[in-house]
Amino acid sequence: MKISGSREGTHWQSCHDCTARGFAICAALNNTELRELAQLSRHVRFESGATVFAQANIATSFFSVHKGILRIYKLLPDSRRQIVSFALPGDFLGLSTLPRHEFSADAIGRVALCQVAKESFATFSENRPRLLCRMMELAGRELARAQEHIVLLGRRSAEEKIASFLIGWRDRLNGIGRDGEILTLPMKRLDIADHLGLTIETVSRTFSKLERGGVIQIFAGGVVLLDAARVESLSAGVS
Amino acid sequence: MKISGSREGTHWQSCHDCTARGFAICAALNNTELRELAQLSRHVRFESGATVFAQANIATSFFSVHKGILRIYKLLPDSRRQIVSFALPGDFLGLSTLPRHEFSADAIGRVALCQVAKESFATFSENRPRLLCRMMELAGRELARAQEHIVLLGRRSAEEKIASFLIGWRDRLNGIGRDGEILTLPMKRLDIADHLGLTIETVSRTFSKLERGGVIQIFAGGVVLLDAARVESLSAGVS
DNA sequence: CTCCGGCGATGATCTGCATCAACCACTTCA
DNA sequence: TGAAGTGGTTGATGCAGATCATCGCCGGAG
Repeated sequence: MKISGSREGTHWQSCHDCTARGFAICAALNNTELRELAQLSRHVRFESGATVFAQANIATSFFSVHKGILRIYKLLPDSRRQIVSFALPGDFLGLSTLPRHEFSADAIGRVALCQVAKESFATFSENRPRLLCRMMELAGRELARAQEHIVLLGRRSAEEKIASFLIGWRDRLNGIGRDGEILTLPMKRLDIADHLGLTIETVSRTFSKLERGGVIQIFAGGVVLLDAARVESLSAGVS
Repeated sequence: MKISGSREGTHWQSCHDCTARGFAICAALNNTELRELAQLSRHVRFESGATVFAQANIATSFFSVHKGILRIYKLLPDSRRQIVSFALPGDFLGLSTLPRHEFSADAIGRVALCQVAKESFATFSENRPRLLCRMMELAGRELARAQEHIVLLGRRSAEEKIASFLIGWRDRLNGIGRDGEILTLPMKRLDIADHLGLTIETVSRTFSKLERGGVIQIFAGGVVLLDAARVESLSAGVS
C-alpha cells in the first residue's frame, strides 16, 4: 500500500478563476481576500491510490478539494473499513478542529488539493465572519449528509442502499455541474461496499438485479438510470 | 402520539449562571453579549414524550438544550425509525441552516430548552466571530460523532454496537459532569435499538449476554460497567 | 502471443440478526 | 382484585446478506 503520494508544488491558474471556487469555502471571499489566502496556501497533487493523510496522524493542514475524488474512511483495528464519504471538488477536509485526523483520505484517480496550514488558516479566518458563516454552511451540509447516511446504514435494505447511493451520487455530481446521461462511478465495487455497509458480492448482485429489472444499465465505470423514478422511490424507502 | 408538548414561557435563573453554559454555544459569549442574547431568546419546557419539532416542518428557531435529553431521529415513509443521536444539555439543534428541519426531536423525560428565532440569531451571530468559531467547534464535534456512528452502523456486530454505545454514552455524560458508578440509560430499549440499527430483541439479548458474562450489571434505568476494560475493547472492535 | 493479476459476476452454503410468539414483572385503573 | 397496558426478556424459526469458491474479462508485462 502506498502511504504517501507524489507532491509537487505546481501552482495552477490563480484562485480567481478556480473551477471549484463556487463550491468551496472560497465563495465567501472577495478578490483581495482570495489573493491573501492564496499566499498562505499551496497546491498539491496526488496520484491515484495515494494517501493524502491517515487517521490518528497529527493534522497540520486543512485541505480544499480542487479536482478529483477522494475516499474518506476509517479503519477498525482488525482492518474492517468504513468509507464515511467521498470528497468532491469544493469539499473542505478538516472541519473538525481536533489535533489529529479523524479519518484517512486517499485519492480515487488523480486529485489536486489546496493545502493551508491550520494555524495560518485560523488567524486568517478568525476575524472574517463571512468565511466562518460559509464554513458553517458547509459543515451543516456535511452533517446533514452524514445523518442521512446513518439512516441508510441503520434502516435500509441492500437494494435501498444501492438506490440511495446512486441518487445521492447523481445529485452531488449535479451540484458541481456534472450531469449527463451516464452516471460515472469512479470508485470500485469494494469502495461502494465499504461505503454502504455491504460486501462486494452483495453490491454486485444488487446492481445485476437492478439491471435485470430494467432499472439501470451497467457500463464500465458507470451506470445509466433507465428508470430514474423507480430508483428514486426505492431510495426513498417506498416499497 | 403526542405531537406538541406543553410550552410555558417560564424563565429560569439568568443565563449568567445557567448550568449548561459551559457546554453550550454561550461559552463563547461575555456577560454583555449573554444578556443581549437572553433578550432574543425564550425558555421553553416539554413534557416527557413531547415532540419539540418534526422533520420537514419549517424551521423557525434554533434550540440549545438546557436540561434533559432528547432523541433526534428520522422516519422513513413506512415508519422505520433511525435515531441519529441523543441530544444532551449544551447541544445545539439546528446547526444546518436549511429552511426545514432535517429531523424530528422529542423529549425523553422532561426537557428545558433555549429557543431563538433563526433570523434574530443570524443577525446576532453574523458579526461575532468568536461565537461562530464556537459553533464550528460544536459542529465539528457533532460531525465527528456522526462519522463514528457511521462506522458503528456499517461495520460492527451487535455486541460491538452495544459496547460502543455504552462507552460513548458514558463519555458524553462524563463530558457534562455526570459520572458515577451506575450508568443511567434514560432511553427505552426500543430507542437504543433504533439508534444502533438493531431490534429491541437483539438489544435485550445482547445486554443479557454481557450480564451473563459478568461484564455489566443491569438495573432498571441503567447499567454498571463491572468490567469497563472489556467493554472498551469490545467497543474498539478488538475481538 | 501467453501469462498474470486485478476486478467484477455469480453459484452454493452458512449465519447473525430479524421475525414471530410467548411470557413475566410492574403499574394503572376500574 | 382482577383486567389491561407498558416495558423487558427469552425461545423457535426464517431469511437477507455474509462467506467461500469459481469463473470470465480485460489490460499490462514479458
